[in-house]
Amino acid sequence: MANSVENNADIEEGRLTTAKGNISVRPSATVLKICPHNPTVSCASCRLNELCLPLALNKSEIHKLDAIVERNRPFTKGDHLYRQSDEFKSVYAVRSGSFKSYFLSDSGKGRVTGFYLPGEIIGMDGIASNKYANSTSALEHSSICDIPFSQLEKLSRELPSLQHHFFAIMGNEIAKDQQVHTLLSSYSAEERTASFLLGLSSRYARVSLSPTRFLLSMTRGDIGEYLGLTVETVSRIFTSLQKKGLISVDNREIELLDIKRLRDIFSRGE
Amino acid sequence: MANSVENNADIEEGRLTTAKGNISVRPSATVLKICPHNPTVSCASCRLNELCLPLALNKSEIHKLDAIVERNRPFTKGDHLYRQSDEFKSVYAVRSGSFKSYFLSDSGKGRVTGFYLPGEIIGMDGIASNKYANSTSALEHSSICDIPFSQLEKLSRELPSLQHHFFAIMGNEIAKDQQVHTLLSSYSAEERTASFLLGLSSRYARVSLSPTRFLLSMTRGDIGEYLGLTVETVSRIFTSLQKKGLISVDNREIELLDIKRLRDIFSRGE
DNA sequence: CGTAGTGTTGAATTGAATCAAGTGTCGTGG
DNA sequence: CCACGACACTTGATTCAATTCAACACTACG
Repeated sequence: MANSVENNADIEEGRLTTAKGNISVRPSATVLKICPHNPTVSCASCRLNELCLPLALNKSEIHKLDAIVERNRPFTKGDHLYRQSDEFKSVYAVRSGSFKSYFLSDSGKGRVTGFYLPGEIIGMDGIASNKYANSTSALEHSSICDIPFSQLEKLSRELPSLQHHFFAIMGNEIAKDQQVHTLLSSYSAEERTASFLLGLSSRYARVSLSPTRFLLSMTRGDIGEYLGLTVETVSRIFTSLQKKGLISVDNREIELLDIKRLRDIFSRGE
Repeated sequence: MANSVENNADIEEGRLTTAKGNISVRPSATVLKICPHNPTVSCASCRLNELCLPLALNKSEIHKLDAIVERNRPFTKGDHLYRQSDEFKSVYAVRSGSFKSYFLSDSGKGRVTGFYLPGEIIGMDGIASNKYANSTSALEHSSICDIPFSQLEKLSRELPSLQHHFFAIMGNEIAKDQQVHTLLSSYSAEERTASFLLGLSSRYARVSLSPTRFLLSMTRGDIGEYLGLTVETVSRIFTSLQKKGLISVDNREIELLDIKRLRDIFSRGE
């Protein structure tokens, strides 16, 4: 594994030098004028369409997919997309903003199982048992596309490339989870943190945001729960990486100053 | 989570009940005489058929599935089913024995990502990238069914219940991986080990083997790699659980003497 | 029968957790 | 618009669970 654990796309050159938090302000090409929270955007005109489900579909196929997708009103920080044990009915594609999934035990202790950025699919853990296995909530002002699963299944039979692509999305989730398994089972706090940042970086790059400068929408606590570390440790690692000149942190704003050396840190665990 | 992390019995319950309408009740005794390594057993007569892919298929559908499944000669301990980066072409169903999947880093350090028992499906991590993300090898004398993926995809379009079931199998893998994520990120060595044993127990129960007395086909080292612990720690926990009277271990032979208290140990981490 | 791999046990070490005591930041309502 | 309270974050001192290092026993297989 030469790359970060979450790096499922090679880092592309980010067009935006600054992604100062407000993702919705994105001047440039015509399509981009459309506010990403806007619930009327169709799959065909969505700027994420080649990262998301429509990937590999032709125009008429996209139209069919469009017909089954429901676009809800935006979510604000803390709003739940669904809760643990809710009946499974849809998978969701993040259109803007970000979400976290977490598992809550009876005793009330929560553990974050994943973060989701634009173009990524949420809710596949519910397919098997017909209940969502965890809860997921918005980390900031966000919007999603609701894809009723039974309809997706039906359409998949009609459109081989949709079926294949959805299998691929699920397979990717499995492969990614296995890498996280490896990360948690044998990497140090610093290695995990470096990997986490590199993973975010390439996921931002994937949606044409800066891979080196971004806003963390999750708390240190969330990161800790995800990486199996405490808040204090995450905080300490951040300051230590900053002292070494690898990153620069100002509260939620983070800049990766030396990706190469961050990769080296991660590689030490291999 | 009232149960062990690997206890997918709960998860599958929903599916089983819904599916029960579709399948005829298993005749039982007669079928079991057939040697499980026997490569000529068809899906229809396989004693695992209601746990494995054919679940939820009717007779004529099973016949179609049968036609695409290839049954290879048995594997012996250490034989590889596939290796990391091999071209993805099939998923595999374990017919007998057991396998481990592991990720090998450039430096040669391996990390076990999963164990597979009869009736379970291997190789789904390769779907997305068309390459297997890890290697998997037999832990003992074992046999598998080779299910060429492109054929499975094609057949899935014809047989809605097969498509649904395969989505469910992948969804189950995702849900299970997330539980392992939780396990590794916040449970102690003892809690992880208890959960591991309980998970094996319910998986053995699923294939009608004793849930309280079984042989570990993997080494302490494998278990450690899987749980993010060292060999020494696993060994110590085993002896300590034995001293407390919760289990009885004799080398690879293990007996769970007090499942209830094992669950309690696991629950402490919740 | 010997050797490599597997498993156990003990003692010393250490990385991250815990405990504790702050400061900083944000959103709300007065 | 400011003040307040709740939450988020940082930093330091101490503790502890699990690793590491080390030595030895078991077993299984050619």
